[in-house]
Amino acid sequence: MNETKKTRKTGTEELPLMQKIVALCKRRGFVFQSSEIYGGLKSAYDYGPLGAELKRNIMAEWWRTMVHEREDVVGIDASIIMSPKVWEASGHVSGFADPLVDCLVCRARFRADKAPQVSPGETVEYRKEGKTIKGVAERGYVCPECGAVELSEERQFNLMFKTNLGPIDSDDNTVYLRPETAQAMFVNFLNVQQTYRLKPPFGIAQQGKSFRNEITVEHFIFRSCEFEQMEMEYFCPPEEAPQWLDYWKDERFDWYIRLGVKKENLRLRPHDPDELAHYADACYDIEYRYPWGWDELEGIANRTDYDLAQHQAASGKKLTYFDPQRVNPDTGKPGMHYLPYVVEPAAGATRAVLMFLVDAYEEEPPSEGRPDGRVVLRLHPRLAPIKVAVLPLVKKDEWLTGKSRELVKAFWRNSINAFYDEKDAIGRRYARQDEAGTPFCITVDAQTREDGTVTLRTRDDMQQERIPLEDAVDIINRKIRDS
RNA sequence: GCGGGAAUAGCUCAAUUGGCAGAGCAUUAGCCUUCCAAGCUAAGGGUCGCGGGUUCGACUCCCGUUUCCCGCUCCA
Repeated sequence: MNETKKTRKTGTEELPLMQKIVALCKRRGFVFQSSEIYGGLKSAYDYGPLGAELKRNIMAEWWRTMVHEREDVVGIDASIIMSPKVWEASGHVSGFADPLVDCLVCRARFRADKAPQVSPGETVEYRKEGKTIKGVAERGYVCPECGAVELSEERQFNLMFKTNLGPIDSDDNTVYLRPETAQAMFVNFLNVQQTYRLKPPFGIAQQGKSFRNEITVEHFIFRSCEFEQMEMEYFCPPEEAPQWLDYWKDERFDWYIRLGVKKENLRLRPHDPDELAHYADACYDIEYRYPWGWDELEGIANRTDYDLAQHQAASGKKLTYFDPQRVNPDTGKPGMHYLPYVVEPAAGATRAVLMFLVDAYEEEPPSEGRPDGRVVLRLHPRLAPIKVAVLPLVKKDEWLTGKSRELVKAFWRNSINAFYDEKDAIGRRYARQDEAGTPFCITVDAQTREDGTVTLRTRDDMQQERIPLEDAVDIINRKIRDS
């Protein structure tokens, strides 16, 4: 050991985990602040080269397991802008526009419709600056925290993004950006069922962007106004809904485990009855232990027939499924129309990006040969932005660089995202890939010329083995597939 | 929306009382025939978040604003 060797001083050791991850995202090109050169835009983020790959891989993996590997689920890709009638029927137009009020005494913010009601004009007592004073409640309600009557104006918070369809701004062409992808699947329920000849239980899946004017945005990409969802609506006979809720909560939980998320950082939490959404009669949250604590990752809800019933009533179009084999209890004969119940696993894709990054992030202490330790993203190989880096041991040897570039192209031809790097010492190149989450590195060296083997180096244990160059694509392919 | 903190090179951070803007790492180009961030040489990179004000002079003081973080609040 050479004790004069300098230890890198990055200062990152003292930073909280979230700050380190945000810094890594910026430094390595996972996530940037939107419109950064103009000072940024609140709650908007751009995915850089590595982040775009990671997000695509997460979403592709979801699609593969939720749609391609099942007979009972099909996918759609609907328009983000839908008829405003959809959002009136779903309850989003009214439910998203709550009048909010700020208390001028204690600074609390509350919903006017949920505040303690009093008679308008009634004189009430409340505490202000340590003294009890009296005031006239002109509004018909008082502050739920301190009882004060000194209140701000009622302000409408339209949680849906509003825009105009057509070049002229006017009230009669107002449309909304969808606040969830789910409604497109309810509205298309019969289209999909009939054209694909599906019989309940079956599911319709969709991925895509949704938009909500969140009152508070927080925790980097965790809660932002523009976000991406991975939702599936599973239509089933009403009496089967509880069992499918049970099935999907386990299925979704296991999906994360299979992709390498640490079990101790995940939990399933059933909703209390009083926190259920208006459309749901049971719900589980899959929660993750983020750096700021347990918080939501995915919700699996029994939405009952609420949405189909709402759209059926509002549109006047029958949305029932006709089951010719089911015996109608009223007539005693086969053949029955019914509105299916819906079980919905609704995952946040952008939220999942953050979760996988947090879960994969690890700092290893300094060791012999690695005086600075290392930062490694232990991303599942299927999710890793770059699957394999190909490194000629020596840059100046054209035979090595030529062989390496050939191998990179062989990976590309097999749909494996490979990366070529000839810069700097080999250890530094390994370290760069560790930080990007690349699970495998292949190094071509002088021995390759003699016996046709290369070094396969694994990210997680840093072990090396010699493998035949000609088998490299097959071996990496198998490692990704079987992991 | 409220309260608190922050913003200086790509990253992490310095800059005395208001007096010519710096370091480490990173980047680029070389040297080194190199399996875990080695070493050496050189170079590029900044309207100090943005806009005003005070001042002979502002990264520094004041006001506004944007963004981020923490805590409330909110979360159909």
